[in-house]
Amino acid sequence: MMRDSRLSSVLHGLLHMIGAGEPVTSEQLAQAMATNPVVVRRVMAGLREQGLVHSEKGHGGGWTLERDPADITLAEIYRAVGAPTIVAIGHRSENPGCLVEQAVNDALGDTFREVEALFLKRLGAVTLDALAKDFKRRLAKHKQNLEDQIHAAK
Amino acid sequence: MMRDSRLSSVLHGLLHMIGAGEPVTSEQLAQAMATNPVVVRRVMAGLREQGLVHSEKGHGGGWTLERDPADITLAEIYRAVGAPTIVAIGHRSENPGCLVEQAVNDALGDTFREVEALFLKRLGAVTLDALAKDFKRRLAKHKQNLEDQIHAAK
DNA sequence: CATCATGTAACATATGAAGTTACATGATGC
DNA sequence: GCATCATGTAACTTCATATGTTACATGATG
Repeated sequence: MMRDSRLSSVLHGLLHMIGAGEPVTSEQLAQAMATNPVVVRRVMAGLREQGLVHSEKGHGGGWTLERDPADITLAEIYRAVGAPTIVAIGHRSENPGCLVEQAVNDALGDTFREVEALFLKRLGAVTLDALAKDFKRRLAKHKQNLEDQIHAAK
Repeated sequence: MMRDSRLSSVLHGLLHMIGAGEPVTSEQLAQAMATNPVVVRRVMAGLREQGLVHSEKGHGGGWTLERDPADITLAEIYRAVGAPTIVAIGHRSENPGCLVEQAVNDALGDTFREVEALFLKRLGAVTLDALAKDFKRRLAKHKQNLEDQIHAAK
């Protein structure tokens, strides 16, 4: 099954925006996200509607973060990109009259709901800021590794 | 997103088989599952490979359950139908060199794995027999309701 | 007013589940 | 033996949907 990567994609873009400090164009984001500017605008439009980001036209325009990253959870971002289907497995039909179907749907349906709840709970526990800090840690470690290699080569 | 309904579908078929007591043809199962005989064979083939069901050709042939329903969990059936993707949300790319991507994938990846583990755990806790008994309870209750209606109408 | 950037519609592509057709294989009953 | 029934499977079509692309309108900047 083709998996929806809008959340992953937009997070990538947001981290870039946090690091930038000035408006980032769709063109730049598209390059960072390895996609097309139109796709960027499409997915970012959802975030703008929720007041998470702001867009500006013309020279010096582009996308900026509208709220404090420490107050934005991944769950909120997930909803902003359209709250795509979480569980890729489903019923053959909803609202079935068949008793067999009801038994099956009940057994699976409870599991689906539980799984979705866990997913949202986990996303709700991570802020954009936490993600950005994690990235910075990786960056610092990466630089350290490079330096270590240089020293070792001396 | 179009959700994979093979698990739901095959459970429906298996409950029918349990009730039957004799080989059930793909044609009959297709009718019960509101689909096509070829689709039934396709999905049942996975169960046969795992030794869960048996198929017989010719007159009086069809599908029979090969193992005790009390020993078959929904998790096993899920794997037998090909272990389709559980989480409909994914990464833009696997094995990225980009550090931003790594941070994002790590944060989401942990959640995905947790969610999938919960899904399998829940399915592993339900046996086919439990599902069949649940159905029988519904059936009994349904019959009772019908009788009550008849008595009330007298 | 030329340029830059977003906004959006319309269309194209890709993937994968599900449905369908066609024919081969094998078992049963007469 | 052979007609019939049922599975086995390949090949194709259909459908939904995320993603990619093209084209053009709108609005801001210098």
